[in-house]
Amino acid sequence: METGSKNFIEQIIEKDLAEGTYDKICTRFPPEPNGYLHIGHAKAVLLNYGLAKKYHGQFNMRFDDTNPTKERSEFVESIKEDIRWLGADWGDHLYFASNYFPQMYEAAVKLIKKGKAFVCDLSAEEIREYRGTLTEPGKESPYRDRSVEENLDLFERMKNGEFPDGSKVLRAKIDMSSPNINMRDPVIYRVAHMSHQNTGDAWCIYPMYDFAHPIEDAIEGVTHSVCTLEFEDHRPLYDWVVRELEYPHPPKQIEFAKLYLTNVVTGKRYIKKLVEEGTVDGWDDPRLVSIAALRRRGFTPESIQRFVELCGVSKAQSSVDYAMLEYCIREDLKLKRSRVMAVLNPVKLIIDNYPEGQVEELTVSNNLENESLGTRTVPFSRELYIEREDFMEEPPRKYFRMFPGNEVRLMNAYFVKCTGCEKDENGNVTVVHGTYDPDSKGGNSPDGRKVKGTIHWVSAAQALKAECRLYENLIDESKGVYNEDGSMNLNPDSLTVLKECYVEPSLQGARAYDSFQFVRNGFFCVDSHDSRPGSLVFNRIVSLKSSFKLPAAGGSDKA
RNA sequence: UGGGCUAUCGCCAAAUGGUAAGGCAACGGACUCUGACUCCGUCAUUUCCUGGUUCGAAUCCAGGUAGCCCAGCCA
Repeated sequence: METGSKNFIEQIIEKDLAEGTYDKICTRFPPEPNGYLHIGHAKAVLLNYGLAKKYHGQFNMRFDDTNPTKERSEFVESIKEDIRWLGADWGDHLYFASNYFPQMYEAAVKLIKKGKAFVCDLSAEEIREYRGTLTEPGKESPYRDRSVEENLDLFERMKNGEFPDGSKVLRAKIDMSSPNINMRDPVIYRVAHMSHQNTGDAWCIYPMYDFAHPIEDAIEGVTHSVCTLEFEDHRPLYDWVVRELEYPHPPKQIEFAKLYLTNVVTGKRYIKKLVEEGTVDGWDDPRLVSIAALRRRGFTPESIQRFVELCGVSKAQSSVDYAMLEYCIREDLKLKRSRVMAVLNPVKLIIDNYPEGQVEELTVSNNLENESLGTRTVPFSRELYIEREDFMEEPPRKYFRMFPGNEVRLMNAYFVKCTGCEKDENGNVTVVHGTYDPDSKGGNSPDGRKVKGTIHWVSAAQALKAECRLYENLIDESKGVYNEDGSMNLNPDSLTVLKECYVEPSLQGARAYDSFQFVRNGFFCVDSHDSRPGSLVFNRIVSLKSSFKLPAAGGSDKA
């Protein structure tokens, strides 16, 4: 099921390998530990890891922790966990950009000595003013022509903590009139008297991304530095740093389009907002698409790997249909997990001719399409719960579930003929009645007669009471995810529907992340957060497709 | 109206001058111990537009149009 064709990055790599530009490739995933990973990161991780694996190269895990104001060690741990779970294996290659601070400092000194960097005393506001605009060139800093000696002295004193935050920066000396704003003497080192999650108080100056990143790649021997499209404009600067520092085997930066998904909130910033405002319960709220949320929801690593593979890689900004993700998890689970019966919206069914007090243990297949999953037993008795929608007193055309006079199959059990129902004073059905055919045990009648409908059920006395969370979409699909002002179109009806339901007793003791296919109700995963004794809470992973639609009320019953 | 990038079916995405893959979705039909699954079938005479080069253009050229990114001492 491979796509067969090669994406543009693979083509670049194959060319580099063929021409001997590199003997062996090395890729990396370089997150900043400032939040949790989401589905978009999964694409970057899996892409980089996949490339290294495919071309027998090396994959590095590297934390790009050059800005202590935003980073926390808590995130380092969660990111490692998520990446491991996704299946990307970095082996011994776990790195921290902050461990290269000494080399980066030396690199900066080298630039100063070459006359390619200078210490600038302009304030942040002044630097912005001097930078010019998108359409007008900038002008040079008055500190641009300081001598090498003075720059060396000042930079060392910056390192030694002699200057307060914001008072001085080190800038690359490139071109203030460049049409590419990144080349207008970019800041490469700033002063920040702050404790770093990895290096503690060892440093009070920290390198900027544009300076640090190419150095990190070069030090580690990364060959193909794959990143997202917004860094395209930074590539000339990346190349400048690598060239001026005279690295022997310069890495190359390659950009690809980020993964966007329809109708969900991607983007760390927005997820963070939802979490902080309490719109969702936390970073792993199953309505989000963070890796932790998907895991808690019941998505498997395999399904996400497959999804990323199906999405492909290109430079065209795009938004993948959420249905594709659903397809991937359905596809992954349908043969791997048991198909069990659970009634989400119960109504009682009494089989009047079944002996009172009798309980039969029926042996049923866990998954008819996968014998290796074995069998289990399910109790059957006189009083059952069936799905409320599986009974209609006055059925529309082509409805072949329960209605008075109709015979259906109780899945894996018996044929049952519906004889009627009881209703309360409001006309709501309270009990459905039927009679069974004792000869049809197992679900087939020896006389060969067929039934059109099969429905699922659980035995009322033995069934386990459970809770099912059916997640509503957080986003109002009709309006798109974001507005121009940066606000989100939250679905006003968005809520987690928590349903009391009944499931087979075989699910007793199911553990967190166990997942099941509930016949006709979709795929569910045992929630990892609810540990009340005896409680069983399921999160819906994804629904099944259902093509039977009740005819619209008001009747299109002509013909 | 500076620079960079992108444009192929409703959504992703191949095609590298030789006559538009594939997947998702959708829609038919068959099958079915659920109407799911599975299976079979349909779904771009045309690649943002307009010209040009060529025996031949999604691919090359010229000119438009639209979308995304950039003016952090963030990454």
